[in-house]
Amino acid sequence: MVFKKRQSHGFNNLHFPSVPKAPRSARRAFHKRIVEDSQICAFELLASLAGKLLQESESSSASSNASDANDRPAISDGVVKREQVETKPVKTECLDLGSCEESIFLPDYGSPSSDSRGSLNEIPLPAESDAILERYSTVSNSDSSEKGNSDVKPIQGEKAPKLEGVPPVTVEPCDEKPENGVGSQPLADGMETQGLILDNACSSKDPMKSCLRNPALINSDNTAIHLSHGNSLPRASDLKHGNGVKLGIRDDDENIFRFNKLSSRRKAFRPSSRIGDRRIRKLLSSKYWKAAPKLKDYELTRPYLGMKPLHHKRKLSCNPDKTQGDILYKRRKFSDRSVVIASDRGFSGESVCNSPEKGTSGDNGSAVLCYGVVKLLVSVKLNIKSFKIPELFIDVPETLTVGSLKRTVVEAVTSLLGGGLRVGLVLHGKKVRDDNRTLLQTGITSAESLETLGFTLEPNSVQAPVPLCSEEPHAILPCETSHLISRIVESLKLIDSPRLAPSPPTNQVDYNSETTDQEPLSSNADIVADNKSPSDSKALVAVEPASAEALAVVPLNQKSRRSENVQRRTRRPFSVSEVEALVQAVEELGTGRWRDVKLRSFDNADHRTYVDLKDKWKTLVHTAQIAPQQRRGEPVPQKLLDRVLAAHSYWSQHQAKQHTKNAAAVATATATATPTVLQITDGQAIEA
DNA sequence: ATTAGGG
DNA sequence: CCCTAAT
Repeated sequence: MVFKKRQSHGFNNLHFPSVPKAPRSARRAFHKRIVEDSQICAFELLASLAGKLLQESESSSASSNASDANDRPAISDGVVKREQVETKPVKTECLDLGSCEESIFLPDYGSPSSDSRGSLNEIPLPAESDAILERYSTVSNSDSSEKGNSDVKPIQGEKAPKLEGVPPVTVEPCDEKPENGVGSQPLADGMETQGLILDNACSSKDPMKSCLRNPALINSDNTAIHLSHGNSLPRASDLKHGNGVKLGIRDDDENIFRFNKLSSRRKAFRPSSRIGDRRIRKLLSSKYWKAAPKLKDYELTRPYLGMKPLHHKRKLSCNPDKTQGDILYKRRKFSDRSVVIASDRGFSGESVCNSPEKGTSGDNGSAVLCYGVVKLLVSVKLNIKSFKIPELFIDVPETLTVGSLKRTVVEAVTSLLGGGLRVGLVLHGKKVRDDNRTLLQTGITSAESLETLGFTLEPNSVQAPVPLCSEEPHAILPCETSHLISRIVESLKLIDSPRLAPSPPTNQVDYNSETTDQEPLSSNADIVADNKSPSDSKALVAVEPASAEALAVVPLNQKSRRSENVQRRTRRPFSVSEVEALVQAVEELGTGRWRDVKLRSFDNADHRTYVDLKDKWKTLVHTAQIAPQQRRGEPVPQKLLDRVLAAHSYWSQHQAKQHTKNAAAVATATATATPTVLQITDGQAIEA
């Protein structure tokens, strides 16, 4: 509900799926907590903090860099420059759990969720009291960090949840003393710089790695999503994504969203692997993970974990233990992009907090501080009337019902969103790509400017099932995003913190949207406001400060959690054509050879597993046996249902010899069998 | 990896 | 669709 509501605000015109399967109570609690936190305010504190940050920004950056330098050799700016420009500079750093633990707060941002599978639904428009909070964090020396902690902590008033990696935001709007751009601007600059530095540090750990990353940067163009980084997903490059992508929707409903396929080619060689997608999505199977690791940039993870880089020989492998590091890193990057990840806490606890290095960010004795700065800007009221969505090409048969068409469109959109959503900003007809600029700097302040301001929805990543709502989606590397999300999800499962329940992105679409018109965004609620609504704005980040107990408990629910964190596949009703194909196949192959059926008629439908086909057949048989009035969903032609019954009956009696018959023979047999069976359905009798 | 069934 | 058990 919460999400839905939020979404409705943000994307009023589109009814995005929401409803994470995951524990809502947990999230709700979290939200609540966040609200409270954020309301505890202390602008003054923030202000001072900001000032401090500003002052220390350079030194901090330098120090952070220095501290990281050990593991991550600096790289020339040129190498990462593009990234810096095109992607959002790292805005937050939370390298040390210990420090984070104490210096965090909560964000009003939402966390994505993982929904991830979750959905990083939270749109990062942090804002409380009309103030735009820009989260930022820095890495500082131990002394500064300590100081920072002391300063910050008090503000919290309560134990700050440790959201490692979550953009630590200190939000304390109480008096709402608008600081206005004055203080914020400078601050922003400082941060920006720092952010860049940090980013560099991270991305440049290894020149090679950085280079690998660059491809993804293309993303900034907001068009395509390149899954093919390096060699990780070789075939991915073949896939087209983004705005320029034509989504071919076939009447048979197969593979509607090609872009969702990560490795169609691979599958071509290994048909069976296709089936594995499900598992991959679901459990982030090793297959997937194995590919991911190839992205060298993942290696960058280590530094942040305070661990030494793995040996080369391990670089391309996907060792379980490495995974966490990767996750952490990814998460971090993610958060850097201002997307809050629900699992932060979990990560912290497991990856960082429990680590031996806990409390210290390294051997050098420097502690990493994780804190946020609030930038207060004059609020900008935005009334988003609509979003432009990427071009969508839908090809459906004329016989398709209107309802089906609607559903098809919904599916298309859902799929798009499921792959990650990015919001583009267009001002005066020009895309605003610099995510680091403030609205003020961008010129989004006056009423007139707002009139020329537009938002666009763009597919962000290819297979990340997690809908992302990121403030700075552009910065997220598609590939990374999906991987990251996956990892996050995975880690969540492992960690299993009840509070972290990642909210799986819900793919459920409100098909009745047209009838349940959301209230138009009549209010002037600005985006920020929308996102901050108390109950909704807070993300799924967990919340209670992770206590030792909590951490200790984590592992226990591991398994159960795991399942809860897994997003349920999006429902994809079989189209009539699919049913037709299924019936055809079953008539010829029988009911016990689903794999063959799959290969025969659904080889290209990655989203249809043989289990799905089996299930569908099961339901078809049932459907055929009940009264038409009791049937739901898109009506299946009686003719097909008759065939279903005929085939079902036939194969029920010919289980043993299904293998010897060739297709033709079977077909014939089926045909002949039908009459003998003689089924009466819906008043229609099949002639014997 | 598949198949079969229950949920 | 999901989950499991049994192959």
